[in-house]
Amino acid sequence: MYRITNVMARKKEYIEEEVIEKAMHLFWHNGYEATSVRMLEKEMGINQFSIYSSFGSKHGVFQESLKCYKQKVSAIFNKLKTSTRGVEDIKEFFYDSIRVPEELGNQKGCLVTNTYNEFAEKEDDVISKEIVDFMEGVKAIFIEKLSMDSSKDEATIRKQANYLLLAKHGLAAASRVNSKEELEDYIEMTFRNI
Amino acid sequence: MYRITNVMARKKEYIEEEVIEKAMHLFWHNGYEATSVRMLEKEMGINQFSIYSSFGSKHGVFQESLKCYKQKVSAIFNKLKTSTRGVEDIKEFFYDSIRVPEELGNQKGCLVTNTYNEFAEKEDDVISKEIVDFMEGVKAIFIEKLSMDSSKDEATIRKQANYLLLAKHGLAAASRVNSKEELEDYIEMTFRNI
DNA sequence: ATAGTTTCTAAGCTATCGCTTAGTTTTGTT
DNA sequence: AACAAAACTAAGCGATAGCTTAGAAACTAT
Repeated sequence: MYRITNVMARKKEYIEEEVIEKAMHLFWHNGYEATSVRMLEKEMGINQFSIYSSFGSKHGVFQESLKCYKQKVSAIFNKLKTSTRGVEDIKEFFYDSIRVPEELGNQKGCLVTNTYNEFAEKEDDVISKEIVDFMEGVKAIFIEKLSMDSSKDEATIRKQANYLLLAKHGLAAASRVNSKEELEDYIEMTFRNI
Repeated sequence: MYRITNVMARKKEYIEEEVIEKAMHLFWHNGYEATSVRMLEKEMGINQFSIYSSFGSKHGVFQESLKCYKQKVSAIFNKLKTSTRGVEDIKEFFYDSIRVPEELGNQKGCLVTNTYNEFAEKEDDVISKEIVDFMEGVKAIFIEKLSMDSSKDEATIRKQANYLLLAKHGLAAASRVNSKEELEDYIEMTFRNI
């Protein structure tokens, strides 16, 4: 991913997009720190040399994994952005958030939220800042949706957006352990006063 | 903490309760994995040998730290248990939850919740199970409080208790980064539909 | 003062961490 | 067939992880 070959030589025996997807699932399952380069080696099916020549560092593999994850879940974000029903879109987004990870075959919640939880404790971390920005983006969409109801004043919108963002965060954490029914109950309760 | 001395010899130059409190703050600040025994050594002000002879292992230090933490926050749990105003007690408990850590001089949320988040990814973990039990205990108290309102049916109580437990979880996570005002808004929003 | 017991300091143990390097194999060009 | 460039394998790098050990220091009982 770092250089473009212009001279013909031995060919790569793996496809970077494919091995990154495997890495993504491993990071998703174990978290960043608990995933060693040796584990990545096994899971991705390639040698450490190949990992480092393709992605530069463990951090690099993780960032590509995050990109991969974001791409996988981009559909539900596009749906959220393009729909125009207001609050109902956000609620649908919550339901999508517990459905899609299940379809991807991973019961470990949301990789972005998990990563945020893992890195939030460390100061000055690049990944943490990136994710905070990402979440601010989600909050901005929530505000936009809430603003479609003209009866709401600015202060209410701000409070509700904040509330929903934290609720989404809680939902992602909960989806690692709670049953689907409990998660659905939680979503219904969350939107009862919006 | 493991053995009782019955023969007189050289005296310990530290008090276990005191050094554990320092360890607790370090774990609280950095999380379990990111806290090394060398860091504990510095923070606790005692040698590694002393750490291991007093607490057996890093895990042992952490478990004692958790006990220490629980004792520090026991006041707000006792308040929650002994009050009899129903839902209002739970709300007060939420407010206490963001106030007490602040008073303890640590802005890193709730140690129990942080630990839960850190260990939830690993399977078969003793600490994780212990905390799940702890949270079930909290949920039981919520149910008790909610049941004081006789107009609520059992299904509603169950849903609301579940909702509040997840909301509490989200609040603890949020208190590491959000402002006090945002947290207060979140609490108010959470209890608007109970 | 000596013996016996415990705690102290400081060095070192093995295992694993992220990462690199040496040397072989595969490829396309000439 | 010879060569250059890139990717492969596998060994090994220094640093750090949790934990242990050897021996000096401090204490009480006799």
